[in-house]
Amino acid sequence: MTAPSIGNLADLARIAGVSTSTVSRALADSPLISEKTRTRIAELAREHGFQLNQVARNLRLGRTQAIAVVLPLGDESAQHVSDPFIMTLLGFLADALTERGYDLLLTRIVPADDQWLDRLTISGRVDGVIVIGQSDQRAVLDRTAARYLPLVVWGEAGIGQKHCAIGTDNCEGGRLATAHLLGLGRRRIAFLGNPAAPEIGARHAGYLAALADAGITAEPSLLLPLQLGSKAAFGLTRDFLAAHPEIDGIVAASDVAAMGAIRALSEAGRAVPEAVAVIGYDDVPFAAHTTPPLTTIRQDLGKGAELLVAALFERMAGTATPSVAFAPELVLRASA
Amino acid sequence: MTAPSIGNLADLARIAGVSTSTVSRALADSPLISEKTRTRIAELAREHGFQLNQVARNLRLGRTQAIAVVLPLGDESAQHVSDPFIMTLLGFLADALTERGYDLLLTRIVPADDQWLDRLTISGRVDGVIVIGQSDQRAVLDRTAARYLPLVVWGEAGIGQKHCAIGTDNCEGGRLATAHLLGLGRRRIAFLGNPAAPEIGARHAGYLAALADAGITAEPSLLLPLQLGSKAAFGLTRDFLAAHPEIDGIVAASDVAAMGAIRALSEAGRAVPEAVAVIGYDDVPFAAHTTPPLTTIRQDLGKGAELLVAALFERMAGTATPSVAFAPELVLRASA
DNA sequence: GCGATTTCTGCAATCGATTGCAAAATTGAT
DNA sequence: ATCAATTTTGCAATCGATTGCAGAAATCGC
Repeated sequence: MTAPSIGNLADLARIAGVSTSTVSRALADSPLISEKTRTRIAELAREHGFQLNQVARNLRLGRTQAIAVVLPLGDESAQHVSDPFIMTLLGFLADALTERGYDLLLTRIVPADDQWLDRLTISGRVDGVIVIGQSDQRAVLDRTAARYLPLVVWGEAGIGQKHCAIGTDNCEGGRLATAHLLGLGRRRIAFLGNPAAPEIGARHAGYLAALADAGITAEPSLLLPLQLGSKAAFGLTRDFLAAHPEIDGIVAASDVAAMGAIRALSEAGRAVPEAVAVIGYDDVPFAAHTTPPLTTIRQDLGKGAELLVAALFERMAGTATPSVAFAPELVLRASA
Repeated sequence: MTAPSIGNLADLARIAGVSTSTVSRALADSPLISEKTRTRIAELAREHGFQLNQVARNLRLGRTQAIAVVLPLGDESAQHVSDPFIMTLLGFLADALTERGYDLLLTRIVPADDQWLDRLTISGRVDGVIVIGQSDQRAVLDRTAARYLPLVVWGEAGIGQKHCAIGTDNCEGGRLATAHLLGLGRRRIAFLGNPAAPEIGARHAGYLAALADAGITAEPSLLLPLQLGSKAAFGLTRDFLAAHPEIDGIVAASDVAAMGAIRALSEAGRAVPEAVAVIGYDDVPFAAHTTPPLTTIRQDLGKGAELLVAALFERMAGTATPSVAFAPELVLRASA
């Protein structure tokens, strides 16, 4: 039978026959402790499987060594969505934070009032906050950002916006997608997605800009304000496409929406990309595996996560960081 | 200009002109505090936007109010995988834990040694641990489970296993999938997935059992031990299918694998499901949107998350819980 | 062998909360 | 007004660590 397991620093100190200060310093490799006692204590710690209590340690050090990652479930999307795009970003964030020795506190929030972010920031549970997606909470984000520095947001950097938003240039992405279809000779190009969301709005603006550049007047009826992730999405898409047989190109605001469109077209017997070219957005992991593989606009989430975390740490160190929008990238596959 | 913001309980006590004990009790709605002071203090707290420091509170109360959710990235899958299946489960877990007032600490681990789980359990950062997927870490899980009660695992309940595993009955799932294809008249059925992983192994066992029941001798060459999430997966699948033109049915160990197979078949000009019926596994969110929509074996992750969390809380309360395997379900769509 | 340095160790305060116990204030009865 | 019973409040210890400062032990010179 092994020795009774050691619960705290004091226990270990008792066993070692020294004070807690000495143990603490020994474990922290303080030069104040002689080589001899240091190794002896390290040995004892290993032997008894002792580890410092991180909570107590962090309390004393006035930090938490944890970052909150918030998924605000705005509006109607109160159902349990699990957008592969968001989840991929989350994975990268987990890696980036772990690498720096921080824990990641995952928080899903249905913003019932406008206090949710304040509650989180002053609860003392985390050293910083990363919000994924602005949803319809820009006002809350702006207000909190004015008071709480270590806050960064994945999303669109709007004008007059007070919080630090990091994301891809969605307007450029929308332009890129649309220009690609135009280059393919398509002229009656639909847009699938709800421009009311900031990111989607920017993509739609890019879509309009590209059309204008090509001298084409945008046809308002070719906009389907699709709620991402909604159950009704596929039905709406099918009906929309049936009502608009003239469409020869589709700019979808997400890969999921593009996938639905491809399926609807396929069921209606219209070939992709021959009859209708479809371009997605995000380049989620499965985009390469659809039939046909999805041409799409790629957002480099590895880079995005790295930028988010880098900005957050700068802010935790006290310096405000600007918003950044980096360029998305056209990924050519087979759907357009 | 508003009053300087209140940092801690003592500050608030000073402002209120009472002791910290009184403030603490007032905020906790203790009956020891008169109605008058209670409301006065509550009012002050709101006014100054004061909130208790949760870290300090939990330290005193000897808990953390946080649960670790671990994604062990076993073997070669050290790349940044983001299996939609795992991510969906994660979302449900986040909801279930939040509902009970617990934080979710997300931890990705590449098991370099066999101490990773011990380090986590004795770090004092969490009150319990949920491990998603056994990967190749069964020994570690068993060892830790013997010492640390509040540990539950999403995965396959193997015989002689010491830890509490909760998951669907993978053998039954594999049987279901295979029996469905057999019912469709298919006879040369391939299995896509690596049986070395516990869950996949069980699905493969079910596949073999179904074939045996139908009086068919399983053909070892019809097994493609595909590494899930690997980059090479698609190429391997294509080559495999090209080498086996006799195949008329595919049981895939995941929806992602099924999707790859459908694409490979489609590129080879073989119709799904007419020439080759394909059935997936998991019923991830996009499974309904592939072309054709995926027939698959559904694992009810909402239920799974609920079971995991329920078992974990029982264990945190001190009672050991048994492993459970609940039934998966055949979802009929168009691919088989 | 003795005092002056240098090296090592320990006491006690601290982080921000909670809580048992005792003291103070209030209330009520006489 | 006095005293007992009751209600309210505060002191101080505690959770498990870290760290400034002071005191003990070891080392050194002569």
